[in-house]
This record gives sequence, structure tokens and C-alpha cells, in this order.
Amino acid sequence: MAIRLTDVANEAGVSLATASRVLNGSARKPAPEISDKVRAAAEKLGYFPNAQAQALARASTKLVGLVVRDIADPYFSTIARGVQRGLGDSGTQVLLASTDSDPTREIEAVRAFMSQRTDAIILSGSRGMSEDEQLLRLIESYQENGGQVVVIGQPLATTGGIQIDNAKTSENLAGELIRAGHRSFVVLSGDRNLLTSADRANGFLTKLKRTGLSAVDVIHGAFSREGAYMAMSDFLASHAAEISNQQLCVFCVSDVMALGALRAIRERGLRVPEDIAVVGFDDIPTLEDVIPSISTAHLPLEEIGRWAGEMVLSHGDARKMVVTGTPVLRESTEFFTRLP
Amino acid sequence: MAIRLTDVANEAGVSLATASRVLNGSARKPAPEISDKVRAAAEKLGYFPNAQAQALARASTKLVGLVVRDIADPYFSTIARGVQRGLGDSGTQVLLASTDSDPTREIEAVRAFMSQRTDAIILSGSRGMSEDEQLLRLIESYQENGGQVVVIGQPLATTGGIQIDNAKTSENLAGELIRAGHRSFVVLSGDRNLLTSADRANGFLTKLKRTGLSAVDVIHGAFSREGAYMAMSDFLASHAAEISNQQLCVFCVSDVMALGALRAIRERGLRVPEDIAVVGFDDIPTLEDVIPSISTAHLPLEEIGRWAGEMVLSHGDARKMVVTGTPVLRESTEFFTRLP
DNA sequence: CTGTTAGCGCATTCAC
DNA sequence: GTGAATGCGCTAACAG
Repeated sequence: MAIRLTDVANEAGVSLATASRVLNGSARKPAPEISDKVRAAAEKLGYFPNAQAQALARASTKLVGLVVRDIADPYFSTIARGVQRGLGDSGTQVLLASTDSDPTREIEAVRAFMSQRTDAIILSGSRGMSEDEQLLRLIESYQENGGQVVVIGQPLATTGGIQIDNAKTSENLAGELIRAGHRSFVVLSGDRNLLTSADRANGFLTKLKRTGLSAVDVIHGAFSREGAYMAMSDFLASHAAEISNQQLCVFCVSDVMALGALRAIRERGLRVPEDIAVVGFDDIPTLEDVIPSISTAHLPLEEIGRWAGEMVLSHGDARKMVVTGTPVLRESTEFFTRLP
Repeated sequence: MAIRLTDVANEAGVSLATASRVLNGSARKPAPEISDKVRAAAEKLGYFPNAQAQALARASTKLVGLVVRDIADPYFSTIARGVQRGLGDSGTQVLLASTDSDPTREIEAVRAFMSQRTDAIILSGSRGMSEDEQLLRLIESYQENGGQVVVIGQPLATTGGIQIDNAKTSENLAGELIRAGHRSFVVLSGDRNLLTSADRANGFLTKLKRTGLSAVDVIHGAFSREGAYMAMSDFLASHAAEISNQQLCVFCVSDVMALGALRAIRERGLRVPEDIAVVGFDDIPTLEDVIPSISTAHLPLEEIGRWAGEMVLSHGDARKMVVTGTPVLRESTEFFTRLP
């Protein structure tokens, strides 16, 4: 790559220092005439500051790393959009990494971001179990070196971020479903070691218990559309009898899983909500296009991302905020009474 | 940030150069004993190479910039996933920029990437009209300085990339619809200055003409779900008569627009496909969850992204490849004969 | 095979 | 207000 600041300085007949001062904000303001000359030279030569060199000379890189599980998942892509919006025109660039739910890859991503000396790292798809000691240590050392960490989802002791109160949200959601008339629930949860999944499932079960109810069953699948599809298919195959007896309500710990379950239910020739009701969690944009409309717990995903971005900019004083989702009952959970 | 290579070298009692050689691939291999000592020191101190410094000293940054219109749009997020997959474990990091369809922001994104000295830039949401002279000049200067450019969608004279043959794909799609029995078409196109949109609409119209047919109407809306929703709503309101007369088939130049149109149609109380057939373009993953299943032209989005990523790695000899979509007729275009 | 040295491009003290 | 010099952390000749 060519055209260095030195070239611009020469072209303008000034010193390197002066050129630097005019082309980038500096306390000392060069004379207007000089400034114009330098700017003209830069324009003429097509100068572009070398961000790497600047980063080296300054302290900051104006880079923030965003870790997601899968950028093609609407949950994460919506958050990603929010983050970019939150960063606005601050000139901060986003470095993206997808982990595919692989803890190893998550660590690699953080390592890579540390190498890039990103000013901040936004973790949005972390497992969140404290067992990830390696990750925790990594993050701590990043923080010790001045790195900022914003976590979306689980709180992480040493970091700020947007915590999602999954348990409470699920409790509220269960409450609404019960109020709507439902009594027979099945919980479709994700991987057992995914804190998000566990919290949502447990919150739901807690509310049931407190109301004197209990889940007909709690099943597990991968925290994905396919995982839910398979788990639901298995369940339907082995519980045909119970299903025809009553209107079950299946609580899926994420909308993406709800969509997988929905497909399994349909393939089985069952109707939603007449035969089986389905609820999700997250309120991803995709739901707008699904019929029947899917009940869920609404999370302001894009805003959450935006807040994360803004926290980064405001050099987030390790601020923590808590978001509780809002139950939204739609067609997929309309209650039907069965005649015996 | 702390812990430099120098520190590691001191700790290990070797020279800076040696430390560098063992910690990063070099032609010259230090002795095993020395290597172990250095690695141990690095591990102990928690050393992380400073990517900025490395980039400065080497030539390459191992960074690639990805420009999309909106990362929350399934079309782009799927491509983004592909790109990441294509880059695999090459250690190349992805810098993400969203333009919101604003040419200015696209230019800013490219500028930013040039400043970051990304080894390559992948343009996936470009307007593609040659009027963007500013962008073109920018890209040329980037290339002159050794930057690689991969364009997804429109070809761009000086660059390689994955070209999507929108016109031909649309022609084929129209052909299939005609074969299925459809005769009355409406084309719902996007912004007039979006080449992708124009090519798709024109290809479709070309095929109609060649078959002795012509579109009942060609309407325009923003190249988005909302844009399509509004355009379709307007159309339905002002063409009620024609609609009840026959089974129209609405070709939307993208799936996202098809989803918007679908919503407008439903709100109007019309059925798809009985009253109106709907076709999209792209085959975004979202379609899997929509009922009725939407006919479309299938594009291997994730693979396209992957190819782009691979091109970057193989230092893509400005290779160009052309992809033609495959018509996929599903429920949304089932043909119904009207009784007079 | 290992160590020394000179930049990579820029910001920034320090003199003038 | 402007210029010369130093260093950011690292790689790559170049010597030894």
C-alpha cells in the first residue's frame, strides 16, 4: 500500500508533524493556510491513514469485537444490527466472530480479538456456565489490560452488560399461559449446559410448581431449529396417546426451537393450536411471517444490541442493566377446551 | 496493554528475533529446547501478539471487510455465515459494515476498510449501477495498492467475484410459472436504481414477452419487506376488480419483498394461492417456516458466501464465477382455474 | 542457528 | 505555530 503521511507532508511542503496535526484532530491547530495545503495534498494523493500505524502510535484501535453463536440466526443478526446502530457514526469498526456453539471457537475468537487489541468485546452467545474457567481467565486478563467487556445474556461477575432475566420472563410467560386456560405443559429445552436454556426452562417450571402444576414432560434437544425438530418428532412419536387426549402446550426455550417444533408437529399432521399449542422465547423478526402467529416472550433484541454498542462508546463503566421480556400471547396458544 | 514480545524474549533469555521466530511461523526453525523455553515464557506471561504491530511490520493484516446492506436481513446474514465458513480457520478476521442501502455509507465503509488495510473487501450489497463513480474510483485505487475485491451479485469490470445471473434466473422462473398454467402476472420490483432489482424484473418481463404475454402491471416499492408491503397494499386497494376476476401471480424480486407482499395480501383477506399466487427470489432460510411454502428462485446463499471467502484466501486471481438460480415452485403458486 | 539492527506509518513529546 | 526526534511492537534482512 502506498501514500504515507510523509508523502502528503512532502507534497504540501510541511513537516510530518504538521501534516499529522491537520489530518487528525490534535490540540494544536495549524494555521488555516497550512491546513488547506495539507488537505489538498492529501486529497490529491488519495491519502488514507493507516489504521494499524495509528493504533500502534495511539492507544486505541477503534475496533470492537462481537462474538455470536451464528450470525445467520435471526436472534444474533438482529442483535448485531443493533450493535452497529449503537456504534453509529463513531467510526468504530465491528469485528465479527461466530462460534457455532463451540466453546473452543469462542475462546479462539476472544484470543483473536485480544490480538487485534479491540477496545471492547461484546459477548452475545456465551454458554455462561462458570465452568469456562479458561474463558473467564482470558477475559479477566483482557480487562486488566484495559479492554472493555460487555456481555449480553448472562451477567459475568467482572463485566458489565445487558442481563436478560430469563427465569423471571419465563415465569411471567407461564403465568399468562395458565391464565389463558392451559394446564398441560411440555418444556422443550436446549443443551443442558447452556445457562440461557436452563434458566428459561427452570423459570417456567418454577411457575408451574408454584401454581400447583407440573410439566407433563421436559425434553431436550440441541439449541437450534434442527435440534428442536428432532426432539419434538421423537416426543410426538412416543406420546401419541397423551396428545390426542388433551391440548398440550409446548414451551420452547427459544423461537428458533419453536419453529423447529412447529415443523415437527405439522409433519405429524397435527394442528397448532387446536391439537398442540406452541410458545417460543425471544420474539425474533422471523415470527412476523409465520402463521399461526407464535406466542413468545418479547425481547427488544435490536435495542439490546444498541445498548451494548452505546455502552462501548460511553466507555461503559461496567454498567449492568437487566431486561425482562414481555409475554405476548398470539394464535399459537389459543386455548381450546376438549370435550371428553 | 502489556506483555510485549520483548518481555517474552527477556523472560526466556533469548533475543527478540528468536522469540519472534518461534512464536510465529518463520522459515528458520530455532532449536527445540529454545522453542520450548520461549513458548513457556509466553504462556507464563500471557503473551498475545499485537496484530497491529504485526500488520505494520508484515504486509498483510489478515483482515477482510464485508459490506452488506443489512446484517439482519436473512439474505445477507446467510451470506455472512458463508463467508465466515469459507474463511475457515485461516485466522482471517471479518470486519463487518452495514450500509442501510445508503451509497454514502457504502463509500464510508470502503474507506474505513482501506484505512484498516484489509487484505480484501467483499461487496455483497452494492447498488451496482455504474453511476457510483466515486465508489469505483475508490475500489480501483484499493486494487492498485494490492487490495483484493470480491463482488457478490453484479460483476464489476475490474474485480472478480460471484456474479448472479438475475435476468436468466428470472426468465427461467417465469418459464416455470407459465408452464404451471399462470397467465396473469404482476411484477413487484424494488428501487429503480437497484441493478439487482431491475435485472430480475426485466428478465421476468422478457420471458413473458417472448411467450406472447405481458405483465398486468409493474409496481415499485422499497427493496424491503416494508416497501413491498406498502406497494402491494396500494395495488390491492386500487385493483380490487381485476383481482377477483382471475388468479394473479405476483412476482416479487426478492423473498423478503414476497413476505411483505404476502402480509398485505392476507390483511386484505385474500388467500394465497387461491386468490393470488406469490413468487419470490433468493430462497432465504426463513421460507422454511412460512406457510404456504413460497415459490422462489433458489440461490445457494451460504455457498456463495463461502466461495467468496475461499476466493479471498486463494488470493482469488480476480476469478469470476456465475451462478444461475433454480426455480422452485411450491404451494404459493399452485395454479387454480377460475370458473367464469 | 541466533542475535543486532533497521524500518513499517504515525502520534507526540520536546525544542525552536 | 511548526519541525525534528523518539517510540509504539513487531518482522525481516543482515551479520556473526
